Amino acid sequence: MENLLKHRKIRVTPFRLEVLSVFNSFENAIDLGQLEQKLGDFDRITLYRTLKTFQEKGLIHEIVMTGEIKKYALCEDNCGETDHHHHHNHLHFYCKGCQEIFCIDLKEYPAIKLPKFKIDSIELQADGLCSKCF
Amino acid sequence: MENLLKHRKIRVTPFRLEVLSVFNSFENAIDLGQLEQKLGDFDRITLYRTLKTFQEKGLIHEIVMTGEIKKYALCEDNCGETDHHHHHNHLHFYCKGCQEIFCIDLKEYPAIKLPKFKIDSIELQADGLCSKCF
DNA sequence: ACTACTTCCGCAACAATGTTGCATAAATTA
DNA sequence: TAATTTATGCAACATTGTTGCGGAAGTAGT
Repeated sequence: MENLLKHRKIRVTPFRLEVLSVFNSFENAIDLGQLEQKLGDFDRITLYRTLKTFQEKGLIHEIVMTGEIKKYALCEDNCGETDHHHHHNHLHFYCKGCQEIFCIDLKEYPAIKLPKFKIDSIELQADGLCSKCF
Repeated sequence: MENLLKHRKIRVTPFRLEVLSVFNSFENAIDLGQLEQKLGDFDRITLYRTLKTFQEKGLIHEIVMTGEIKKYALCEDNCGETDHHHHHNHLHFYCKGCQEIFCIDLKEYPAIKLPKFKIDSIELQADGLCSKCF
């Protein structure tokens, strides 16, 4: 756990370890509410700053879906954080049944070409139902 | 202009016509700031409600990109508003140069299959540079 | 064009979410 | 362990969005 922070050049503090452990205790992306619920006693501002730091250092990424849905998920090791630019070739799937967001790795990422645009990165989002909610 | 509202079963009022005309005066998606700037004198709450109504009736759609970027754009006619579920097969492209968001129609929408998920809709977002900003 | 009905507007007050400044405390480096 | 850097926690503030409600305006029927 500590190494995970050190590896990303994030200073190790008790609170950060606690936040990280909450992330580890969930399988999928979590929102602020879930995070706050799991943290016993905490300072709201510190939490915001912690999340910001984690994002900047490439430990987590923010997932924003249309409809005011916003969650956070741990990044994979290969998710380079250089120049604040996360490359995950995975898709974010929102299940309308259980409201979970799944980060799904894709073998083949669709190749899109746009004549008049220089594409840096592509994000793919989908919604529907997960296997538990069929 | 009036017909555009009536067609979507939105009651015609001076303010709504004004908001609609602002949308028409821009080529691409616009944010709240741009909208407010163009509207001379207006009530903040009414504007929020107007945007909500326009969305619910399928006149505009909201575009949320990671990084707190949120804009609104007019829907195409074929963008069905049934069950609050917009189907546009277009991609949202964010230009890091001019900060514009372009709605780009795609001839071929990538076909994605996920073994354990039932997909209702897919959204595609990209960023990079537009032709003006190369 | 009058009436009845529905929806919208604008104000106030509130609620949620996120930020800044600053003094203190803790983590890292040497 | 001392020096340096960064994190924390508090207060205050800023932004963004919502709710309730009386009065105003749009719409439909006659």
